[in-house]
Amino acid sequence: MNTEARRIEIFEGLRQPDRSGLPKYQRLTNVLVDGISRGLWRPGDRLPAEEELTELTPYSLGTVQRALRHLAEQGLVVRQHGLGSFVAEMRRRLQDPWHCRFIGDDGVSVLPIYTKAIHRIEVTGKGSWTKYLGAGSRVMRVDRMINVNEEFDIFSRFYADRTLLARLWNTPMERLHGANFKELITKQCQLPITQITHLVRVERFDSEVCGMLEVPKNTNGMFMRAIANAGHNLTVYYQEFFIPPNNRSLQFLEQTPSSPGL
Amino acid sequence: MNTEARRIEIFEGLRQPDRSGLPKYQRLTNVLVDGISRGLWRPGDRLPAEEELTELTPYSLGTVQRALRHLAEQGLVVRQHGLGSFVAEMRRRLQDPWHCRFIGDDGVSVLPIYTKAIHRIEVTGKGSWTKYLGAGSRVMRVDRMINVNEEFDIFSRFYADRTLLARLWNTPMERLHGANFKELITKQCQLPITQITHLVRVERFDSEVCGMLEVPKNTNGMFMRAIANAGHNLTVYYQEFFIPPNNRSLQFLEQTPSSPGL
DNA sequence: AGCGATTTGTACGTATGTATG
DNA sequence: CCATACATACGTACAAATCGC
Repeated sequence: MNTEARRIEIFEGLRQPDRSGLPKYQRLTNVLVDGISRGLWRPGDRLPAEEELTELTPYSLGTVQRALRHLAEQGLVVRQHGLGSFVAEMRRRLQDPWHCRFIGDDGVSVLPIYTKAIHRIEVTGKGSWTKYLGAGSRVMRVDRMINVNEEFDIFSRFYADRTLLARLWNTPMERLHGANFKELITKQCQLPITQITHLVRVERFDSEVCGMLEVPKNTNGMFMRAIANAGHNLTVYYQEFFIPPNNRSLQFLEQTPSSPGL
Repeated sequence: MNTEARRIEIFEGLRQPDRSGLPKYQRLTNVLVDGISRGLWRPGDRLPAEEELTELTPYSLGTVQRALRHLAEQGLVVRQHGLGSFVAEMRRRLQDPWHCRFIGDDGVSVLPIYTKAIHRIEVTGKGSWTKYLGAGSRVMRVDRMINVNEEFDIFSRFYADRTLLARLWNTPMERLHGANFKELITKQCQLPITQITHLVRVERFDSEVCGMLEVPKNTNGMFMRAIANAGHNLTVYYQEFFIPPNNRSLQFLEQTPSSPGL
């Protein structure tokens, strides 16, 4: 079946009576996110016009507009007056490595990192990832070692939905060596990552982690978690970093969102 | 003039022809923010009902609702079905302190912080601040203790140009107690802070810091620096935080700016 | 430069649903 | 049950931006 037909088909569900109890603009929002994440519309593609959507769906213009506006506020869609609504490009204005931005002596440059994938498994049941990825989903975990500027190593656990990042699950392990996960994700996942949250604390590493990092047992180090979101609700991946003591500083950059009005 | 009369009066401007070119829902949003910031409605107060606002203003229900919804999304207003729209409590809309965002057990809420200014001096010569504030400027330093959720204390050194933040230099020390520096700076300094950089590392605290924090000598803790910029070049302030070991996580948020320019 | 077609942006007025007290 | 007040939704109208002819 061609893409155009599948695009039209995706709205059919909205004609069924509502089982979820969600408002209509939410249901439409979800359908559009679903279509984008399934690659029906790729970054840069134009979504159906508002008027068109009022025909494809049983919804009114106001409802359609609210859904689109909502997606635009979340950064998943870019709307252009007189032109149309487009799936946001994934070109990242987030800084270059998303995580592990260690700063060099000059206080400006970002130290290079080299990654090595160790192994990849499916995890089940509950765990630290459940909170972010949900309990019902099929979650994979990729363990990696990340070397920073040939100075020290970081141990990292990467969690994501196996189906959402199917290509990452299927890519041969050999090709994950040295691969930039950021690139893999942006290229192979349709969803633009619009928000990343980092959580940082000082923690005593357990023996497994200490073993991986080759540091003495009970070493205190930095424990960092990263949650990458597309829109406000969907978590694309969740990642843990175990950073041993070192004399480099991690950088976090926050820009005050230009508030329209107010 | 009593408050009620002033509350009604504040909407009068909306009847004048629009000079700003802003959409109506924005103008109403601005008027409400203005009223709140001037104390016409204090935290916890109920705003006029939607229907009431359609009478107080020349706007329709949809427009009024959009303004209120917008304010609710920003966290300035809390809307309760069947009850009314209320000005958010201070702690709630003191949205995310810029620094020291420690996350509560629920993984979402930001723990409250209480600050106490200890002393304020002018610093000369070179120091850790020079790199960011320049060598030639007259720099003040304000030392503070920051209590997080009554659980632990952070020691902080705040550096800024004495002339740029003249009011902060002149404000009596008593009034700095408990003051939110963010508010002081945004209100009293005309410069909008557009970017904040955080640098984080694990460090062994020196004896002075350990003394302030009342932790054993040579304690390893988190050392955080924050650089607040207006525009790209100008540093408004530079701040150091000494965070003792604790079991809370610090949050850093990075958002891809919603691209209007494309 | 102008004009029409397309498309988003704002706004109105109305109707109905639903939570609260 | 009722009044109040927010929440959703509809259909319509017009304004404003963009593009192609």
